[in-house]
Amino acid sequence: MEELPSAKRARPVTINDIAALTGVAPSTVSRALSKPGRVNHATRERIEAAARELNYVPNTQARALSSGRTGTIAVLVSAITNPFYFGIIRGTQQQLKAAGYAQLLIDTEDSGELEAAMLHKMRRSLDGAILAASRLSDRALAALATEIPLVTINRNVRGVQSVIIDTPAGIGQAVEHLVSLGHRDLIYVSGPQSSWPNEARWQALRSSAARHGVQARRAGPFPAERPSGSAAADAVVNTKATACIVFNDLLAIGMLTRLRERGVRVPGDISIVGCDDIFGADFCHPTLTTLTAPIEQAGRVSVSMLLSLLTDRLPDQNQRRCVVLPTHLTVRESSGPIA
Amino acid sequence: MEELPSAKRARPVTINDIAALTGVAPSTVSRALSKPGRVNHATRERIEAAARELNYVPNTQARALSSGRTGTIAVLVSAITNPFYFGIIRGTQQQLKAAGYAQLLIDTEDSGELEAAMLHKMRRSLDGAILAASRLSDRALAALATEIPLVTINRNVRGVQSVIIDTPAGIGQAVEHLVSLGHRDLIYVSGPQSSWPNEARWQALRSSAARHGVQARRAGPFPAERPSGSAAADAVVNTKATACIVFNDLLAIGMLTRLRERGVRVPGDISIVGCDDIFGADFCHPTLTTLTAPIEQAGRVSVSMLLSLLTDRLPDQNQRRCVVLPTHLTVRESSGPIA
DNA sequence: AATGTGCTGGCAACCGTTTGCCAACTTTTG
DNA sequence: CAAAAGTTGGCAAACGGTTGCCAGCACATT
Repeated sequence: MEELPSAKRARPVTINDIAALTGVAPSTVSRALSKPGRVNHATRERIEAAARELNYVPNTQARALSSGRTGTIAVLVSAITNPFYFGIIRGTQQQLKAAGYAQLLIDTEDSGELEAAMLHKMRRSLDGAILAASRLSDRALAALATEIPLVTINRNVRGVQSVIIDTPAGIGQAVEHLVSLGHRDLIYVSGPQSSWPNEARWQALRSSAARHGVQARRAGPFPAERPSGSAAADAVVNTKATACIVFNDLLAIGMLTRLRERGVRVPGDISIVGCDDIFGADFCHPTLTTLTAPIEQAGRVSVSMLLSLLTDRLPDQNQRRCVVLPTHLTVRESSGPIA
Repeated sequence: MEELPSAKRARPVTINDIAALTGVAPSTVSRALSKPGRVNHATRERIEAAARELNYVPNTQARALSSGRTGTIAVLVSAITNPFYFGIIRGTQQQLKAAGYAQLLIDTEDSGELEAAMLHKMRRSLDGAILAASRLSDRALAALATEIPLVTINRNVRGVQSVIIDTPAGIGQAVEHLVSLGHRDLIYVSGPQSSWPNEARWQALRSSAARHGVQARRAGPFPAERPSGSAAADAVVNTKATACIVFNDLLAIGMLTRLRERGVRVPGDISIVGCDDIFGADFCHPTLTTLTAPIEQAGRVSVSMLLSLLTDRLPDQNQRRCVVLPTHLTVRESSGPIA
């Protein structure tokens, strides 16, 4: 059995092996590999060569244990079922990988307790967390933000950095669109009450409707899931309204299915506008008029913010930052002139 | 400023603090918390009480460093864009959380090299990995499996545990369905060549078509993305075939869009059958006839297999295990009798 | 020539937990 | 009643890095 030098040791390569090979102290190896300027250029080259030769891979756990930095960011979503989060995850994934961080994906199952418990349990093994659609109270969030670097998405709390997708501003466009098509009676199909954007969207719709002198009513709340679309559709039909704006596309697509079953024509009998422009909004039947949100960008931006928070360490200056991303109305087939 | 005892120490609680409080050695605390039977019941109770009181959270890194177990499983997907993987991720997420493991999500961007590099780099910080749609060669996979516990999904390699979604078997049903509708000329719309299931599906289609005495041709390959559907649709139209089976639903949905643009009627002019039954297959227009795959279940099963591999440590007995999950044909609107 | 300064590298103490080994004590057994 | 076996708990050495502190050296300054 001839064994290559590299195969001889089943035990993984450590900085000590590199130190032994190059004749320097382990500490020097550590510095050469992680603090570029701290060692002589020549020795550093030698060490890097040796590391390459030995096929050295640093041990993340050990590094984390002594330095406190884990190189891991958690991304919490409230329900992986929802395609909206896929976009977020895609965005965070891209940025995190580019920055050399690992992404820990956590589903909080729409439960604030689970969210808090998870975060608390993992806070020592994370460098930071991104909360997409947190169900936590403002106080709980602010408290958590002192324990661990945090960025929230679609949730505005003092003292916590955040990325806000400005769907409420887009609602104005949607209302104008519907009003110009002749609609005078708008229904807001409400999502979960515990959702922060839900409330914001309703308020935006109400004030916008008032500005245009049209009626605004509210149906729901409904869970933000496709099956709930049936109940939502029935509720809306019952109001005799001619147009509705729906909390999100998932629910709106569910409604479309139900309305088709019932023989209600869209947009002939009723116009439907969704929010988010998720996967599927452009190929459902009819295709969905919706407020297109820069979902993936939101994920990317949240990571950038979090990382700069980690490196800059400017507790006060940065603490208030809040990035607002604009949305726009994408008109498709589900909205049309009043019959 | 009154401070509660727990708030007094900014430094996180360690087993030493618990040891000091209960008057035992740190090692005893460690054992009480992780090896239930190893300490006296009474002392264990005391220790657990103290741990609760101090709000102790074990340090994952330290535990991993000395024990070698990290409590983390990586899930590698080739493109998070693809809704198919959402199902997988959902399944793995559920099982992993239930078992107390953390899920590291990695997007390999369809690159075998990136996949191998990532896995190699992280192998020491992982307890195992689940490879959904690996782009690695059989040899590379087998080699990797000796470095780190592995379960593949939709990839059958000797020496590597796997979960196979048996779409090829379902293809038989799909062919029968189409043949019974009068189709005599079937096109297989091919996905990426590097994809293992792609080849398997084509072979299944071919042999099944032969059995029924109908023609089977092949178009492509095309990337498994929605935009590629345009090219695929055009290619299929050009063949004058009356029915096609498409590598996956994503591509099929892309084709639907294009065919509609071109005014080609589905299923009037051409019948389309997809594979997987992803999110959207039931509300696209027309709704998609497809081979429904137990995607989420595949994710769950793969985790179960991996975890049992970790605990049982039966290198030979288990090494060959391969779970096959059945699929079935779901007939919707996109397939119909020949004109 | 003496002092100051900047650059390198080594020493050794951590980081928080696990675990092999041993000692003391209790119980069972012959 | 002595020896064997089983419990229970402590000691101390890992695990693999990071980092504060110090020393040696070269060079520039006065």
